[in-house]
Amino acid sequence: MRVTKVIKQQMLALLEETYQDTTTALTYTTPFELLIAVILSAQCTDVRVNIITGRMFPKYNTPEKILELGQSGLEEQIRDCGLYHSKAKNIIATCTMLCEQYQGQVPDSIEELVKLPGVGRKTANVVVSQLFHIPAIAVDTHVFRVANRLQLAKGKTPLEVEKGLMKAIPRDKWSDAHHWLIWHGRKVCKARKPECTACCLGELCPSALLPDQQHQGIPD
DNA sequence: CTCCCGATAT
DNA sequence: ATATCAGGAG
Repeated sequence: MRVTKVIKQQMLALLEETYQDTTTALTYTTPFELLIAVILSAQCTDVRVNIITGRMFPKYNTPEKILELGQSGLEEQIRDCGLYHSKAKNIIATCTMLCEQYQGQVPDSIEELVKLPGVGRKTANVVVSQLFHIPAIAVDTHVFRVANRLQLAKGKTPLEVEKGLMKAIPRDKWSDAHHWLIWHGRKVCKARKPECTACCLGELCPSALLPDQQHQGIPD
């Protein structure tokens, strides 16, 4: 069945009502801490990132202090979150750039942020949205999956989905909607076993599984 | 497209 | 055993 604009608006209204109090799950106290936490979050749960940053940030929470750790020292700190060699290399290169070109400050535009090693469009969108209150929709694995399943936006790449969502959602709710979709993806519309019977969208979802289908295939 | 990668859920 | 987790670089 075809998902009309009205259906999309109804689904968004229900998501807003259900997830109105959600925000980032990453713990941070400064712009730099958020930037590092988001870089670490690639292919890793936010829970594990918080464990790592919780023991690292009290001692190492500025570009200068991270650089003092060195490659192997940083790897030791972040090893548990996976992809640790690349992440450590990128974070060190990013800290060097922040010190040499940005006076140790986190840049406030997507164009500048994506110049930093380890920072792609998704991370840049999270940072500008969360730190500088610029409307943006960061498309991570959850947003990508949920947007396609609900057919709020269809696309084969994160950028295609981002553009589709920006058309379907009013600009002043872009940043909030990003969080609605993330939390829905984490708690209900999960990758392996979506809990369609517990979903606030009910029949509105074009991919909804019937109760007797819940145990089998994923509708992607 | 492949590669990077440990921890967790299923 | 295998899929998945706030992706990005080559």
